[in-house]
Amino acid sequence: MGSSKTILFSNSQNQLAEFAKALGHPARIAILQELIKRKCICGDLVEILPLSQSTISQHLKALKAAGIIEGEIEGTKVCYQIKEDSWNMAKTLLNTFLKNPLDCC
Amino acid sequence: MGSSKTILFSNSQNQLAEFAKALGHPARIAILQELIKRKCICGDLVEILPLSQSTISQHLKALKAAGIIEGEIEGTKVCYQIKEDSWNMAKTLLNTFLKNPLDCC
DNA sequence: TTTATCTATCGTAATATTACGATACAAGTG
DNA sequence: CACTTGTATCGTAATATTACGATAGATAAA
Repeated sequence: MGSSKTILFSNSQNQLAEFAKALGHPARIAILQELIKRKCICGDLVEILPLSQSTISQHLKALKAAGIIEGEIEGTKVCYQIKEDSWNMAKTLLNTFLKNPLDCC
Repeated sequence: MGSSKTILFSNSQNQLAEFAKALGHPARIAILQELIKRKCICGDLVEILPLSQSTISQHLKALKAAGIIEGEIEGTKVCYQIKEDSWNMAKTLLNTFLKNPLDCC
């Protein structure tokens, strides 16, 4: 156990939960806020956030896995930015749920 | 480790993350949807959801801890319902973040 | 080429989450 | 009183998450 039984729920319920889970850590909220302001390399976020480089890299990986951000390689750096289409889709899904919880899933 | 360093982030960021985390499981999404339709005792949810009674009780505990629902004892049963004020506050906070991620935290 | 920079990943550890069955407790029912 | 019902909690187990330091690998700079 320890893993969610996602097979037993609807796609919308799973998508919604997955997106909410991605937002479910203050560091990832902070990262998103910074990425909304400007594109960042991992090092920028390391300077801002009180967490180690490896930990921030993990959080970036989680946001990337959820489809919310994307990274573009620029030399030795990786430039992260919001992935607008998926981010908008996620926002719409969550907004719909908050406004009309029964019509969305 | 394994626990979030909440001390290092703002109250809003932590609140937002905590609320999102509560929504971060499809079973809890499903429970919320049912509770929005009608008040439920734990047993009602056990019939609807493909999870055991103890597991559902745990999810209810998580939603209660996040302040989203409340339970009222009625004899041997506990009648759960949305805690409207906190739920509205949580929705507002999340909505604000989704619309204006920088103005809210 | 050597060196510096940047990031992902590995290894590790602590803690949290998810899930289930079993059980205990409380409150009605007979 | 004994019995049923409903739920929370305990015990347990598997897996996930969070966090860090160390390191490897890739690229840019000297």
